[in-house]
Amino acid sequence: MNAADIRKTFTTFFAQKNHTIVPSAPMVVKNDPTLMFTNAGMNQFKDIFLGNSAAKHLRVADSQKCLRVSGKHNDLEEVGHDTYHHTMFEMLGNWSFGDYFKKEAIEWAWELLTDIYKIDKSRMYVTVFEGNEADGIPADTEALNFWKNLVPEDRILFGSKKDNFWEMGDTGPCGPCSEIHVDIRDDADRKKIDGKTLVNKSDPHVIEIWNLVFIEFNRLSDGHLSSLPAKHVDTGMGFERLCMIIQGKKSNYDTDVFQPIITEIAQMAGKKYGEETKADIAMRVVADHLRAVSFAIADGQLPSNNKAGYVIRRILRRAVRYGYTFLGFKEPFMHELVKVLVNQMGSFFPEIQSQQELIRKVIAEEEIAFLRTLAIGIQRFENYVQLNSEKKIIDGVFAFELFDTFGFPFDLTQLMAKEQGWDVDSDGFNKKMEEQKARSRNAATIDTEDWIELKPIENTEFVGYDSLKTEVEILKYRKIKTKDKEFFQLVFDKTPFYAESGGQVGDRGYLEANGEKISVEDTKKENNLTIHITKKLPADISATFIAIVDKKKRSQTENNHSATHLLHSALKQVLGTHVEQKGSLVDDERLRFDFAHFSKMTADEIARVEAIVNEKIRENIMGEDLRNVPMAEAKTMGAVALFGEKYGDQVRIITFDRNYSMELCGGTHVKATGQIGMFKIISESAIAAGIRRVEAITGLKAEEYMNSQFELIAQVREALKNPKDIVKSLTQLLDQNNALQKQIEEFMKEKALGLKDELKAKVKNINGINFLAEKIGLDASGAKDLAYALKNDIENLFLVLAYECEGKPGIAVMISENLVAEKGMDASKIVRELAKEIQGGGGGQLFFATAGGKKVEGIEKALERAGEFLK
RNA sequence: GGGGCGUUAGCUCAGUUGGCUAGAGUGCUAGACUGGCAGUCUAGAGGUCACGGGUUCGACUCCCGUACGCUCCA
Repeated sequence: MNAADIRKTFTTFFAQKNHTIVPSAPMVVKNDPTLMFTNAGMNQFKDIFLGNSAAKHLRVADSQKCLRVSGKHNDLEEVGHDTYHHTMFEMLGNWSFGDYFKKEAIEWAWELLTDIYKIDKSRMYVTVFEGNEADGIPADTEALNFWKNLVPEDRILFGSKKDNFWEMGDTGPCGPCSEIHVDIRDDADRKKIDGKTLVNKSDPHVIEIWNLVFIEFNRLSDGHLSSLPAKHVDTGMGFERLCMIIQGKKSNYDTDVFQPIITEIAQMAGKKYGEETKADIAMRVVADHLRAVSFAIADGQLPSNNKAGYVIRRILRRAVRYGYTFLGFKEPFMHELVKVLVNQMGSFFPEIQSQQELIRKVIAEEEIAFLRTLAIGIQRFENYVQLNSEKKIIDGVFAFELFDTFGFPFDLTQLMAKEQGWDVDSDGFNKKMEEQKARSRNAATIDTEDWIELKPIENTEFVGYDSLKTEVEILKYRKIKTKDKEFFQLVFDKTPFYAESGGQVGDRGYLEANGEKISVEDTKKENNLTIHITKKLPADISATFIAIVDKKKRSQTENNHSATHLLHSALKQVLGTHVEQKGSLVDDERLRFDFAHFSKMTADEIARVEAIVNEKIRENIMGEDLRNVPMAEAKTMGAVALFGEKYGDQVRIITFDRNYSMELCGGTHVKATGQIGMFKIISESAIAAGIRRVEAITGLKAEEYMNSQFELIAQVREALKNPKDIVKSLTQLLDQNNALQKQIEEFMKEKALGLKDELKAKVKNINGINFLAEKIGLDASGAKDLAYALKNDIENLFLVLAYECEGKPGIAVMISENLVAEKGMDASKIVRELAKEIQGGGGGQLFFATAGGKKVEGIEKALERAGEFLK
């Protein structure tokens, strides 16, 4: 059975058991502060488990694309070294939301694996939770009994809290789980060691295939467990592992999911997979990471220097590094593999098909940048080795500096050291690493208290599309403490406040009750919950409040949001249909729109886009706001949907002229386009390979901008005495200025020469030393220039220049180098001595030194004393 | 969110306890020489040392802040 059939069989099986098959959610998570990427199949159903929203279907199944790069489940640095860990993988899963429980979950899992996929029962083991005294939970005898009906008892094992009790996080829904393991070792090995003893022992060939989680508890922040009213089933089965077992392979990477990519890598590297351990690891790393990075980019997450973007960058760089070190790729290579991935997976995942070119370009750009970083690191390493040639050991602190500052991986430092016959102080390195981790942990502590529930939660209704003011009650609240501030999060029964989403910022405003006003600083979304952020709690928390949105800010934001839609269509019209939204930010000041396009927009293109948008504004098109449209219908209407955006079954369509702009959107918009008033693009720039950014302003801001530009021109015109042609007038002025500048330079040169000649005439020869001490009318830098000029002209010079600048006295001393050498004269000592007369201090070099002071009257005395230093 | 590092000529980069009138290579301009592959030589132009404060007689250099970039940790 090939991979595609295996996936299809899974969904068909659960569809027959009355499950609704849903599409995979995007891999990049939005609106959840605790999670950057989808790391398990259950993520998209988190709200249902938390009780924040009701389940639309009681039984659901899907194949979810997931990314795991850290945490207890996986560590990026290990991927590729074994044959079954991945960064990106597909998770097959089935769910019950308060519907069936342990019995059905267990029976169906067994049926699918043994009857349909025909996996050998004599190779399978199952585990159940053994119980935990500290938590006060007994062993899961319920699950045990269901298994006993299907599996011989000696194949049922008990597992500890670590393996058989699943928790979403420090707090929240959790419960015991039951895992199914498969032993795929050769018969000979199986005879030697009983498979049972290898379960959960990290043997690459005795592996967990399916985890059935029975969610029945809620963990509170004090560590206690409370029972959940509705019990859920949450299962996850690694797709790549399943393929390996069914296809009789010993490694995930030997299945048809990975082989085409690995074959291509091997060919490019001129190697064969399976001949050399290190090269094999590198090929697995590259194949795995290519998938992760490509899908992340397709879901809208570009590599960048922080947060989720940085995770993607790190994955990509790890692949480049393995390719560089073990496969001999010294030039960018990964981007050339994109086409193979697309050939293979493009039909299941249209997002990578349609964005193939963008993915390729972004990867290529990142590869180039990283190879440069590597080169810098290698240079630093070589410098170090040269400078410390007697040490034969790389200091841990230096290894850490390479790693921390230049992104130079520790194992690469070790490898390079070994090539030179050197060691690396890994204890020192680890120590620095621990210090850094401790520092970060300290800084990142956020103290989140438990929710205090006043009333049971159903869905918060958003009424803000139609009104900006409404009566609300607080359903629950909690306090959040970070290092330097604390605030409250409030949830209402209904709200007019728009929560930050889809690029549009959250509303601000206030709550009012009993004459007390509480300012709402921001509104955010956590999963499906709308959270209002305030600095304090109202005196009477259970009062009925009037919630009022800041109308001015909201309306300016709406101008910008609607203008963004008009812009999107105009860009497609002017540049082509490849223009695809890659990011958007809309607030009350401006709009920012990132989109896929491969070259800089010309001035003409920008002008045309502006013209189209402004025309649509003048047409004063009434906005159409269609809510609760079934997704399928929206698609046939031709509404624009975005990759990487999670849509429900029911969507909202915002339309400005059905033939012009129709987009799926949850944001708030103007009633008619005329309200936007005016649209002006103020910048166009590149933000990554293949991605351009346009920033624009509308309405009042655009008017202010235009006015200030006109004002500027008016000022320039006036300053030029109102000429007919400003540009011509300016050009003339600049030419003239240039000519004058040159004349001044000439003049200054002459003047300085004059002053120099004047001073030269005053030089006295005393004991073979040409001595001069004078007061001059220059500033510090003038005196310096003059001193150097005189030194060039006069041999055996001992020069003291004094000056007064901004009411303060200064002294400069210059001595010809030969006098310094022959007579041991020291300008800096002399200047310090002379500076006493002006109550100041100074210093410099042996031949030239300066000093400054406070007492202007002392200048005469200082010049008199200069002669004392003649020897 | 917390660290580390960086920003100097068009480009790649030097610049030592604060004082060398800011340098090198490459590129550019001009001239001379030259059949041999990056031709040689000479002269020249090109710098708000990222930005804003501060300390100092004096800051590319030290301190504080900002921006941008790189990088690690969470």
